[in-house]
Amino acid sequence: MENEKKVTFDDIAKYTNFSKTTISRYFNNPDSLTVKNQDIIAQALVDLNYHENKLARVLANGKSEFVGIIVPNLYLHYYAEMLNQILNTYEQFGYKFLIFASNGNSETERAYIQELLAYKIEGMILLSHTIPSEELASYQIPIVTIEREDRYVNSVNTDNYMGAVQATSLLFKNSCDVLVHINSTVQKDVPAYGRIQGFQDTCLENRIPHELIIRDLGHSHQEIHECMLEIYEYLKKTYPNQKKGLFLANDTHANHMLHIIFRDCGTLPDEYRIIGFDDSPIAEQSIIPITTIGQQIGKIAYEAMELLVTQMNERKKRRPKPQTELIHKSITPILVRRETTD
Amino acid sequence: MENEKKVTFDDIAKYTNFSKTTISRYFNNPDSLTVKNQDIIAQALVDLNYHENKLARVLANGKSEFVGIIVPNLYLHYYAEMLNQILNTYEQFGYKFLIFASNGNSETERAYIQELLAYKIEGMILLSHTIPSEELASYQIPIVTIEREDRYVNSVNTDNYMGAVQATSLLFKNSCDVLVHINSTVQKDVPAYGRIQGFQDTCLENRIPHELIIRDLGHSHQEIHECMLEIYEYLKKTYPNQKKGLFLANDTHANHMLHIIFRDCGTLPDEYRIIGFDDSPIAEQSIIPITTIGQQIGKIAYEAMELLVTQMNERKKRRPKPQTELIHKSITPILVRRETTD
DNA sequence: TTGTACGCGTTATCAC
DNA sequence: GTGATAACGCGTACAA
Repeated sequence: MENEKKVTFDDIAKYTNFSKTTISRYFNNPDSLTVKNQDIIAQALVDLNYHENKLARVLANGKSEFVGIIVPNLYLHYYAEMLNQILNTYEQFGYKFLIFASNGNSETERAYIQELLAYKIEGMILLSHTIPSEELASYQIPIVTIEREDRYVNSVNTDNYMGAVQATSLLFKNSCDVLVHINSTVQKDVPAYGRIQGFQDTCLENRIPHELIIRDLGHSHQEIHECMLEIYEYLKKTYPNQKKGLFLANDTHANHMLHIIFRDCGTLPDEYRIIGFDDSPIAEQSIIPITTIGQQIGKIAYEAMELLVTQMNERKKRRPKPQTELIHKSITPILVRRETTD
Repeated sequence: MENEKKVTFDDIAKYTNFSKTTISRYFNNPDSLTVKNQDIIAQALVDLNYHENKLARVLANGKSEFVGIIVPNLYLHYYAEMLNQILNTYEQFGYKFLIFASNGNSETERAYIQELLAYKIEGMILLSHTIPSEELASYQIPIVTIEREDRYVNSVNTDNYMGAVQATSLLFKNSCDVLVHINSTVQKDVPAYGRIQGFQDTCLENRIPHELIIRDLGHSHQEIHECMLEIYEYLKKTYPNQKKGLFLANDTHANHMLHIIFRDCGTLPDEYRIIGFDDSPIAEQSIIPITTIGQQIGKIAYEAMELLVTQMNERKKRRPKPQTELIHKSITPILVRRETTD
């Protein structure tokens, strides 16, 4: 029953006998008004039931306070939780998030970026890995990537190498006779390659007998299970009566391997030690809670936003200095000891 | 090195000797131009490297094509996957999504809604349950809620009652001697209450011996585990030598219970049949794949958007007719048979 | 088929 | 401390 017309600064100005300018100042620089006049305007706001229009403000001052995000999907817990933590930075930085899920298609991803640009986002965070960083850099807008190839853009990544070192060292200390790292093919320029490198280096340095099993493990539950079964049979045959330390590429794989061993032996025998990566829920919820390398997702999200905000602020200055050097932040993961290691 | 100034319709107009209006038409109603002139403008666009500004368009025509979303969190797979599916409707409907995670705090949630309104969202989808639907309805903007109390707003929910009927019937057909439903306290006005009601009604109708165990099961992994352990001991003592059909409130709980039984017996004995709810990843990834009631998340998301789009379109008409009756859509879940039932 | 003139709601500039 | 006026980039009667 209230009049549906939206009330604007003009209406408030007329109602209070101030000018539009003063009303605008009330919002953006209240201290430049007398306290008395602030009260008058505050009262008018409620009398007229004013609601602000931030889009009009964007058109006028160019600051949208939008950040665009592209995730591959939200099915995997890692992406979901990362997005969650990014959203939580709203309290700190005040940026709003426009979000797309690319589902791994680079063409639609390009379309999404265009759409984001059309809505005047001030910066962008990418978790997807379909578009080369060189192309991303060409968009001339602040960008931070997370855990993907990042040669030409700023980024925040988990220190995968250190994570692998921690995992490998723990298995070594558990006095395993042979260490095995199981992973799928991963390009050398993506951060996750550090898991392989860290494992190898640590084994070599300490002269630990080890084996690297790299193969396409598939994606469906069924496929992964069959691959793991094969690998299990192989290990059993190849290293009989030896204590095997298994470092899996992620918790999902670790969970599969644990199940296979558990169903074969009725328990996890001392002959096997297992460690995963990610600290996803499955690690804690498995039949035996799995030791894992926990990525500090909250910290990664925060650092990414901070890095982005710095760039966005620089851009708002009268004479922004172009960034001269790329920044790659590295966040050390944390060893989460549970019951699949000693 | 290109000129940094953004090029506008004015620039294109001068470049092509058309008027701004014609340029605008090129985008919004291209068929009203001759094909030849379309080509001229198309060429000018690339010559000048034009980039559209959709915010300016919003200010002019009032249609933001923004939909606001508030989720409680993205830690739980259910919310993450629902958001995922909602994002995917972009291909169908073209609406962009502004997203907040409320973390269950109603005060910040209200602030988020204000922020969304300030950015001229055309509608809103709520998965959170902190604000009563009556208050939501007062915002005078198209709203659809998903799986929460919905007395005063449009909504899409899983048919929890039918889900429970399916679960209960299956356990009955598995010739269990006694059926048990384990759940935490749930208000009668939230959709999930149907799980309890459906269980009871089915048992009563078929004169099946049954028991309803309602108690606060806690939230941490540890808490849930301890509660389940207690319940297991109780069931073992109370129904010895009887085949027990266990219908758990969700897959996480089902997984806990399965583990407890499995570790006690070394397997899942015929004496126990288990069924969960949600078809979350844990159900498939458990030591024995768990039979569950699968919510059709993709369908729910689609129906929610469709319902919202209908309302938003109605609003854009010259004389919108106010909605007279609330719409509550109900999506039937699907029984996913796995190995914890016969 | 195309053009003119004004409006959308706010901020910035420069006066007073 | 406050006000007039011109942007910001695009859409839309209405006119031609």
